[in-house]
Amino acid sequence: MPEGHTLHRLALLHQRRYAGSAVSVSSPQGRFAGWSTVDGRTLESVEAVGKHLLHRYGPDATVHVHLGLYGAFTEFTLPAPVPTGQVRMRVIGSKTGTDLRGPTACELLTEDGVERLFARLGPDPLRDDAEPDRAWSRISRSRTPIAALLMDQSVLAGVGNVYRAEVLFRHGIDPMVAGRQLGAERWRVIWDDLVGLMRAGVRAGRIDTVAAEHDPVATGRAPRKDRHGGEVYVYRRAGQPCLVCSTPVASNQLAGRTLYWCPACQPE
DNA sequence: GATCTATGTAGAT
DNA sequence: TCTACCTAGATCG
Repeated sequence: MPEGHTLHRLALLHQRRYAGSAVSVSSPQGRFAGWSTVDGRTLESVEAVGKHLLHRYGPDATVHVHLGLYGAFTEFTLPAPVPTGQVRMRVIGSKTGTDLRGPTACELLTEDGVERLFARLGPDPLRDDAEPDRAWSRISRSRTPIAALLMDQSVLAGVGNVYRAEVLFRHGIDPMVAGRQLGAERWRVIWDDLVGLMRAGVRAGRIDTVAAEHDPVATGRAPRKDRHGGEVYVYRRAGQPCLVCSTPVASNQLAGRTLYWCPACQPE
């Protein structure tokens, strides 16, 4: 379930569980050749940037993981079970271990590679060192719809299809409005809201975006459990009534991804 | 059991 | 703009 909040949550977990002492690293499936370079070494620190996770072992060796659409870590307590399925990387600490399956990327980077990764990413709302003006300088000059810009990791790092749809809904913004037409004021509102929503996502381990006043349970409507695990206004709710105005939620393909919005609450 | 879909990205066209 | 990649849960029969 990987948008940026998932990776930052994993970074906190892995930092707590594995950083500061030697770990055993392996690749039961065999597709992560870099395991032998870090096996038995001390994991110095773990951090996330956008949807990327970095296990830092030293200047010569950082394990870079990108979960893609399907990748996932699972935890186990020692003694370690026999690996089942396609385990790309297994990390074992003093009390627990974790298996990585199905990632888009699991590779060893040197410091140069890490710098190149940071260089191609826009500001991450979940990082204290983020500079939202870097994103605004791109957005304010672009004819591309804001819905596409929010998903562009070189503009903004960590936002995915759920946060994109939800943040635009929460501020009544037409997804197709061009970046240059957005205005600095609305950009600031989007950024600040993403910071709050994504921090809450890190804490909760799921994406919740619905205000209490619109919550279908709290307002007496039938309980609902969204498929991604949290409560949302429009994501994956095409054809269902908008939680605010009851207009059917619309959907469309934009740059290969499904976009969701309420035509009444987010007018042109 | 088969099929569909997905919170993502890189690379080809 | 399209396809490939990779896994798992939901849905269909």
